[in-house]
Amino acid sequence: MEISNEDKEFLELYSDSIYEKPSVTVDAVILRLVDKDTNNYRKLPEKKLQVFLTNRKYPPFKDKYAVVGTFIDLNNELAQTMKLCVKNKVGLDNFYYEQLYTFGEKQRDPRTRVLSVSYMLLTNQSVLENGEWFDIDLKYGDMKVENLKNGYRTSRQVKLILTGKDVVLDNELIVKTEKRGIESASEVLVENSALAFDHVKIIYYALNRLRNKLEYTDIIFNLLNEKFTLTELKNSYEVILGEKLLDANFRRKTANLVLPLNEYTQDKGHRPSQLFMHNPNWNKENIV
Amino acid sequence: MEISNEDKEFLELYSDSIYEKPSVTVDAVILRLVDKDTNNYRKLPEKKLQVFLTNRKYPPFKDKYAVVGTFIDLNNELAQTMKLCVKNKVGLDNFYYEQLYTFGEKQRDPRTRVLSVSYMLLTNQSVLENGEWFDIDLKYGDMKVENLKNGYRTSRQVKLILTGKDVVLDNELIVKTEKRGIESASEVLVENSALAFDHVKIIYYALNRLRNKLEYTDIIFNLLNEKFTLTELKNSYEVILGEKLLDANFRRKTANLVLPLNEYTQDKGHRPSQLFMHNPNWNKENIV
DNA sequence: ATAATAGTGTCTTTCAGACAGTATAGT
DNA sequence: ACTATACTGTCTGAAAGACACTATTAT
Repeated sequence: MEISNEDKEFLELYSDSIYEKPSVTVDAVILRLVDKDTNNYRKLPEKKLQVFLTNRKYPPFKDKYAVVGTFIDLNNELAQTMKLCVKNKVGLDNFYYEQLYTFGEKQRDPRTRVLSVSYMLLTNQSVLENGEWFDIDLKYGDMKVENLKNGYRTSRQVKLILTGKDVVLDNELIVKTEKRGIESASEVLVENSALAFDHVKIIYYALNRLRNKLEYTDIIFNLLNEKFTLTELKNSYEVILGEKLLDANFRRKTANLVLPLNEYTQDKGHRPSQLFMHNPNWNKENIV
Repeated sequence: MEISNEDKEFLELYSDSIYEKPSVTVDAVILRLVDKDTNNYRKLPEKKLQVFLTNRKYPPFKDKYAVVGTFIDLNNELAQTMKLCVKNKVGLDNFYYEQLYTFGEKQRDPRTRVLSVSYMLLTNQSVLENGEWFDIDLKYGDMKVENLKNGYRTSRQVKLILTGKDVVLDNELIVKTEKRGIESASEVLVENSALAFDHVKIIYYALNRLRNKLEYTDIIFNLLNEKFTLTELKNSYEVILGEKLLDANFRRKTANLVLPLNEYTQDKGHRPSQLFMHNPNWNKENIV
């Protein structure tokens, strides 16, 4: 006898569940910005974006690097579980976070069906345990455009190169878009991964989210120290956006985003620079 | 003896899982735009935004209206399960969708721990089964702003009134934001719900997502017929954004988004209007 | 003095906002 | 002729882009 959908929903009441349940993890893409080393006493250090990865001690993907995560605890909220995991595993306590996406492909974990509710975390702290910071280098290949009768199809290779103390992890994604009339679809395929699971994809999603949010939020200040120079702020934008900005225009645009302090940098081998802090009242009047 | 985190991960290999698993549903907020009735033969119909809800036949929340959804099938992809559910339950087959958010609050389902991976669906089809279209009226209360030493706190009531054939469902949400230095948090609280579970909140998320995406994508065409007038397009934007737009400016801004056809409306009691279709090549050169 | 960053001024272009004014079918 | 919508033209001001120019420190 077949069980109808309705009966199934009814039965759900009495048994805990007649449906099979998936395992669920929360995964945290922890990002920071840090100064590159510089040898010239005059030159300011450039910034680089980094992601925190841990080396897996057990299968599956033993010895591969992965984003920090844990199976969820049914007695705790999702975000709470993620926070505890990050605190316990890597010693990070206060940070900005937002939910990113829920990954659930059938084959993403070889053991069993595992969903991953992923989060993007931003910090300006450096010393984290049980893992390592990897420099992020995101390189876009050429976009191939194929014209269709009523739309187009694009495809582009994206390389995500993660450089650690003594490893370089090369990853390749293919990003496809298809547009036919109003129908549109886009997918991100993992072509080549040096990381565990589909974690390349999760990191890629986080980087996209961060870049998009830079444009219309003040999210960047979660990656900076409390006090910073405008050049530092500009470099931070540039590194994440992957493009150079014009100084005068940048200062105009960010004027309302920051508050000037009566402090200046010293001993830099060039003109001192005024320090600024985030303006917590930015956009207060514009909240929807 | 306590089991360390590492041992737990190791054990995970051998048992299916030593962790308890949550139930997981996929839920679909189906939205459409439809013409309001009009009596004046000259006047064009206004548009209204609607959401498709089903009446629950069994507990929990028996007789309450809910968004379409189902428990997931471990042998199927999440989106695939959602698509099948929507096809089987409401007879809708081709539609735009995107993942919205994963809701997982401990108490959101009285039976047991249930996560909801929610989706936003857009359609221009009308005849759906096993449920009813509800007119959406989203009313924002006044924003209360409380100034803090290094930031601010805002709070505002939002009313989501859903009007069906013979029911009106009143729902109230409180949207809170807090900003202290770089720390920021925002939460949406369900104050008063006439719907099942936390579905008010899910619908609210979908409406926000739709409104935000209107500004920088061509998502709106998923809600329109293939051919439309510019006034129709403008009305559609206005209904979703909740504000009036200026005609001349609107035509300028949307010029690249549409393609003119050699067809015109007839029998409208006023000057005929040129018909347009979506320009599938809009933004083709700007894809990142 | 020099190198390197810090910071200002301004011309141009682009685009959003506002609004007046013209055009046209159906009754 | 009248009504309601369709569509165009243009003035204004805000903001983005480009770039030249001045200022200031440690060595």
